[in-house]
Amino acid sequence: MVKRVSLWDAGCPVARALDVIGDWWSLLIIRDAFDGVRRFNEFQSGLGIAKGMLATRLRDLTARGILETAPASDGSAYKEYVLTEKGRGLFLVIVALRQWGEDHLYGPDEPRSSLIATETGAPVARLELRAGNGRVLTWDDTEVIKISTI
Amino acid sequence: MVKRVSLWDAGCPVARALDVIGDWWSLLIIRDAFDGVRRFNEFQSGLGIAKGMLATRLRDLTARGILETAPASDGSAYKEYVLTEKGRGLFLVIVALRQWGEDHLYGPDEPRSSLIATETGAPVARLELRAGNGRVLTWDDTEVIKISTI
DNA sequence: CCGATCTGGTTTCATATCGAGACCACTTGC
DNA sequence: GCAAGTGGTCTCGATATGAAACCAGATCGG
Repeated sequence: MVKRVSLWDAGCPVARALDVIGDWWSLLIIRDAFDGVRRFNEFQSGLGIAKGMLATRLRDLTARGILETAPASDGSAYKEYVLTEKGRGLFLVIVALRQWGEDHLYGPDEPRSSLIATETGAPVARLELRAGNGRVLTWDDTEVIKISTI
Repeated sequence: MVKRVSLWDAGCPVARALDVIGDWWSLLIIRDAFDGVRRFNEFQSGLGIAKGMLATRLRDLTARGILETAPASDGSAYKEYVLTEKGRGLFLVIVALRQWGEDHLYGPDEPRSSLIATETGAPVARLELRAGNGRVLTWDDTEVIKISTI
């Protein structure tokens, strides 16, 4: 049986995260959820995703604790999908993707959307990785170590 | 013709980024590249990816300017795949995924790897989103606006 | 310097997954 | 009460994936 490979057990948090939200649609659904989308039809028409796919993705994301269903906020009998605390934790992943996309995937004159702080109306700052002492780090200032429990 | 949907033209940097690196393997390949993996065989045995898939992914990532080939650093006639500047820009995406995975996908006693600053040996700080004025922002302190060129 | 092995792929094949659209039950609007 | 909207499920053909066979050129052992 040819099955999609899972790297859940690889012990790397990146692999495990991608095992959960690394498919084609999940992060786009989550992005829309951050933008306030809650209803099945809104997701479907906004993303152009096939209904069957969307149903599967919403079920998986709910089962994995990233979304949860709630009664419709407008009082109708329908339900809504909203981000859990765990799901909201993906915000910085979305922001990191957004900043990379803005930097590398647009021509200088291409229109694009922008993330701003509601309070000030100004664009947010760039994400930065810092050491515990506050120093800004680049990729080659860091390394991955194995933590063993032995 | 049923083709995998592309959201390149949606005007959202997140969608455009996922169009480039949003498939199952790309970010894992890039993660390994950050960890110093450079040769075809290293990627293949490390990830357990099928050779055909790996060849396709390496070609795509190279064509999209995320990897580039270079002569082998050990003087042999083989080539190596190394991250371009654009590819290195994905570091914070990997870090964001790593931190989310560490927070939400491990039991308290499960062994995991950790990202440390080489200089101090201490774990890196959490990523934070800040406004232009330095204030830390959460997801509902922000909004996405359309920038029009009209 | 010659055969064995390693590297870096390509090709082929069976199966899994995806996208499109038909279909359907329940809800809501009129 | 009936038409339209919502939130799905089912089926089908097209595509992508994983495994394995195969292969050319580079390297290694002797």
